[in-house]
Amino acid sequence: MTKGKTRTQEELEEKRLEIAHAAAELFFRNGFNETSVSQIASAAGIGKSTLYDFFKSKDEIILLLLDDPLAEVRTRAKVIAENSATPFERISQILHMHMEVLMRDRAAIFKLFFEFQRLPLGVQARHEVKRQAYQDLLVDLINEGIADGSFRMVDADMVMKSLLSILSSVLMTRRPAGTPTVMLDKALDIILKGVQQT
Amino acid sequence: MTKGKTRTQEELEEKRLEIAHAAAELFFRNGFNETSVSQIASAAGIGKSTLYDFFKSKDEIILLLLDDPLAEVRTRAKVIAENSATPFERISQILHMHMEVLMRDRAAIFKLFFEFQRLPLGVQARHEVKRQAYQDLLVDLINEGIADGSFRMVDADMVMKSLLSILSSVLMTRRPAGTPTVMLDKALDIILKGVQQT
Amino acid sequence: MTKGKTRTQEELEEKRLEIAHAAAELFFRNGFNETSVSQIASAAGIGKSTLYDFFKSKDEIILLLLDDPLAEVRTRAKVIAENSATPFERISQILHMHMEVLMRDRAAIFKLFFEFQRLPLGVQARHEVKRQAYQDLLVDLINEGIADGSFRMVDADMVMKSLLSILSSVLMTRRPAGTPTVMLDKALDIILKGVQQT
Amino acid sequence: MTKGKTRTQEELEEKRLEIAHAAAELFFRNGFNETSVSQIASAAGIGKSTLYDFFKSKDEIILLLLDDPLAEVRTRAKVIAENSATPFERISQILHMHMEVLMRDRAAIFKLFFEFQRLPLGVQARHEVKRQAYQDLLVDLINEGIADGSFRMVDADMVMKSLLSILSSVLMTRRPAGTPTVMLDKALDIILKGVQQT
DNA sequence: AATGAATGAGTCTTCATTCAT
DNA sequence: GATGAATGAAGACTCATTCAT
Repeated sequence: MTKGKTRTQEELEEKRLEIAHAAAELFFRNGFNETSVSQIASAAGIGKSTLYDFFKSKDEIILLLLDDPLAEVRTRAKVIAENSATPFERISQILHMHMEVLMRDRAAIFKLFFEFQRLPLGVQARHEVKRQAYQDLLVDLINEGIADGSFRMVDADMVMKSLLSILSSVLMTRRPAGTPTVMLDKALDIILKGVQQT
Repeated sequence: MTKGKTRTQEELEEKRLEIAHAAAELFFRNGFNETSVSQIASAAGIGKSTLYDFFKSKDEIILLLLDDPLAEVRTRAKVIAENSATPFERISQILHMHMEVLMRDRAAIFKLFFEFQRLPLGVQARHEVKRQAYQDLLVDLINEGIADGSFRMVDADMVMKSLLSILSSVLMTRRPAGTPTVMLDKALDIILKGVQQT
Repeated sequence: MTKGKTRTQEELEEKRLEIAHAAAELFFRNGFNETSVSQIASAAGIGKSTLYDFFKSKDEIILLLLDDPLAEVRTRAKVIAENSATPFERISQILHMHMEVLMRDRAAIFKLFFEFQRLPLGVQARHEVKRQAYQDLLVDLINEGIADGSFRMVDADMVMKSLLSILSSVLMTRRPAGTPTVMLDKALDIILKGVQQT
Repeated sequence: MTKGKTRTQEELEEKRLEIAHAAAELFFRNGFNETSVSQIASAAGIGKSTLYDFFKSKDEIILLLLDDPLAEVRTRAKVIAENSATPFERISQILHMHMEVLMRDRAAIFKLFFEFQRLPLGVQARHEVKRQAYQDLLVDLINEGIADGSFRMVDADMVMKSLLSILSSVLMTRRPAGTPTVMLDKALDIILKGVQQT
């Protein structure tokens, strides 16, 4: 960064992401608590205190990493939710999109999902709020399906939980059986039609 | 502990579990890094350094917490797998038993599951083998259901993944909708019968 | 301190004072902000973190140093306030006692009074509360003198401020004119009878 | 500052004062260590590094704040000391003027007075000389009052100390009882007429 | 056998100061 | 002349682990 020249909003955001990505790599390899701010700064090629010009605290870095893809998922999910396909088709589209976003930086993001559990509770809570907005959107879609008769009278919240937990499971498995897309389709088929022979 | 009397192997193991369970409760509530050895010792009603007579390090406590319940789950699952109920009933029994075991430590094991990522890779591998043995048992059961015609031709591995990921999800949710048992039943119903109206 | 043996309340208090005195010396020479916790620990001959077994924070150390003599002054002032001398005589006795207490560790305490202004505001506030209780006692005495007709209708609060600020001034002057006791007596004479020829 | 135009000595001094006054306000409210150079710069409406064109270091700001008002007080006190009012009236005028000067920087100078202790001893000594010159002027006035019979035979030095310490006390109190002017008048009344009923 | 006092290494964070533009 | 981006040095504080009793 050129000294003495005020940073534009854009440059700032760009640098934030640059630092965050360097951090993600370290978080992925060593864990959040095990990664020191010094290490992040070195990895990002800046001084330790410069980092604090971009992030108020270490926590803010992981929040950016978690919030950023979620924001995209939510935005795109809203668009899909309003198209004219059947509820299940829309749900399917959303989950595939969701997976695609996460796949883009798969390793890092998902290791971070794991790490998430180990973050200070306050940080978890801040992220949780945003996550719930997205989850509610899915629940609404499922309820819509129940209302229009295409779904049974199931617990929409539980279905949402099942879908998202399966999505994680597909991406994180250590014994993958096919591409993530194929696996997700199988999982959606299971959720949709059930296991039982009718 | 009675002074001057050498601890038998059994007493030692018992005390190890007692300490580990006290620790699990704290890990669950506050996280691993956020729980200090002092807190564990005092929750277990022993002195801080006495703890080091039972565990070489704080990390060792996690290992016990991970291996121990899994061994029990596997043993009991094997018994259930061989009874005469329908495959799905047996699967349901196994998952309820699984949940019951995990609940004993207030779902701490699931949070620990995440801590697991930090352990030396060799240790992770050793644990993974045991886990897969249990998973295979479930897969076999599902295939049995397909073979006897009670299940559709689904991907058994995917079903197993779905079941276990939903189990985790039920135990870890921060917005529980009912008791874990009720939630698990709803989830099993969804997996079993699917969501779609038939 | 002998390891493994629980500290008695007495030992704890003794050690607290020992550490605080070591700290006072450093605060006196270098100032509060300029003295690091490491330095205090070294000076007290203990490890940095041991210090935190005795004081929750660096601030607590200076609070002990400030509160401790004040507590004595207050206690003894209460006793004096209830004797049968005239209000002014009692005030005079209190100020002399106050000075005597401060003189005992003069250099340290008074440098600390200076330092007090530079402490974090929260710390100042916590001490201020206790100081006010003592000040109120003096104000009451002065009002008693007004009530019984021995004093003019002066502003009791202002008189108290004058008395205490003069006390500080006497002890801190760089150009002393006689012993502190003599100076204090002169100051009390001025306050009592005024400067003006009647 | 107009670009491309060299600053005159005068403009430079003016700007120095402007910055110092902004700093004084912050020092008074938050303390010296608690006030960052950034805050001073932004309060003065300039860039952080521009500040370093006017002051070699943060400490230099204090020096200006200490020397500057004292010089003014001394100059103006000399003028007052030579007018024809009674000694006490002149003393009163001087103290009010003194207070007025200090108030201009919101009593910051008095908090700084304490910061003063941290400065290199040589610097302290240089400042002390100037301060004593002013104090001597007050002592002379008091002695004049004694000589002309309007004052009792009091210790002039002690009276001066009392007056100045009360002045500080009035400006620094955290429980002000009225405006500083009103408080100072009360204090002067006490010193002048004493507390005792005659 | 059991304890808790003691610790040093390491954490995040702040800030006066410099320097390229 | 004026700026603010960049930084290294330093600070308070925590905690898993050891060890004398």
